[in-house]
Amino acid sequence: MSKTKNDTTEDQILTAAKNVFQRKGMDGSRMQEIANEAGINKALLHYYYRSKQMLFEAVFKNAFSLLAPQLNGILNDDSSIEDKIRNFTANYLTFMNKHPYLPKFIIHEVNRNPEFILKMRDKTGFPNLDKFKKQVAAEVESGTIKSIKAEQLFINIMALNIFPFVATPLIKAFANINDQTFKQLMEDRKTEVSDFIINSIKVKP
Amino acid sequence: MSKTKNDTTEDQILTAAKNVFQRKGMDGSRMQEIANEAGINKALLHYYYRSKQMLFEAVFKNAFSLLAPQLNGILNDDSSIEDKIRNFTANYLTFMNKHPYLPKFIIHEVNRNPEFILKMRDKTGFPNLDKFKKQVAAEVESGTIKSIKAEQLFINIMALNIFPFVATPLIKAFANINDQTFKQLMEDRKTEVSDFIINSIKVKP
DNA sequence: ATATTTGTTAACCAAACGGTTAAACCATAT
DNA sequence: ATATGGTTTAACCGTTTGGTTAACAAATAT
Repeated sequence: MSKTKNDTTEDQILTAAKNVFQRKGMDGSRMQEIANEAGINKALLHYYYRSKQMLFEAVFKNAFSLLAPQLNGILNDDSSIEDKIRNFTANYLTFMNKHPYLPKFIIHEVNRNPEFILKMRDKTGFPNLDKFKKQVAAEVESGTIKSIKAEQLFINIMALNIFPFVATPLIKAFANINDQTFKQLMEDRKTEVSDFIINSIKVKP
Repeated sequence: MSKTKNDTTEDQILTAAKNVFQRKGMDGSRMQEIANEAGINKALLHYYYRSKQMLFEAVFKNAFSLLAPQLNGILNDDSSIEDKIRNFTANYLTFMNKHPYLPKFIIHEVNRNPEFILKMRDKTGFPNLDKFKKQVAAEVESGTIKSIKAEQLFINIMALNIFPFVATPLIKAFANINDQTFKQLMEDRKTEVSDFIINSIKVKP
């Protein structure tokens, strides 16, 4: 049974580390637990990745490089603001189903160590608002959408899409709903959220 | 120099524990660091609160009991939906300036241990959507606001207000802005957010 | 075939951790 | 003055933790 690609020990470790780190965070994770999840000896973790910190950074960079394209989709493509919002909102749920712990993980770790994001900043593909700002200004100018700052619109889009997946247990408790009802609510948000945003900013004839 | 109220050792410990736990989370906090911040011996922590877990729960319950009234304000008072949204949005920033780590802290810890919120549930004052649901349904019926589920509106209000304070470092990095610009953006959101929501749901004549 | 490099493990280590203990301190009552 | 009971501390303890070591196994090169 030879090891195919993405089944090397190094990848097994990275996958196990991803699972543990994203569930429990850097501080709550134990090297032994990662080794167990990977089904290998703890010393092997240090053989491939020198320290807990370095293994963590590998996981974090991977996670971040998954999120960045999602945001760049809304910031740097050429469709209209309205289309961008509809697309992003519709796609985000699918993305969340694939990576349920990702936003919580990134947000918590970036709060824990804000300097950490500076390391990402230089990399190509780091989300940037420049193009989006021009586009919003242009559509405000042309009268397609109401006056709004691009930064505020961007924050609102992120908030409405991401927040429910970060605060899931709170929302479930307050709304007093079970897993299935929550899932249905999120499914509804695929259109609910984009309608909500567009309703607010679109100029009606 | 006698100890006035709220300056007892027990309170000093609770304050120190709040500072450390809310900054670093349960897993990232050390009893020694809390003792240092309180300026006392580590054994005293165990004298007043038996264990790290119990000290943490005291801090968490305190934090939660600060957040709950904020939410109940929007759920259980008698003003119109529009007034509630404007009030909540305007007040939330002031609340955040007083307790900058609170939402991050609660969200992260509730995610770490979702069963934890069940302990809070029974308590009086636990936020509940029942009244808000009726009110939204009534205003939809009467034609004041467009058709929307109370749960979705509640999620949207929470998301737009809370998210920026949970994802601050990310937003700053993406928008490429400094502390002062960010603070100004948040200040603007006092009216920006309520306008945004009301614009979306209000039926215009 | 055999030497050499690469991968893997059990056993180990020092530091850090949450928690305990026993003695000292200090205000107050007797 | 001194006994009392709550408060505070330094020193200590057992366990857990990230990390290392030295030996072993399995490929790979010669």
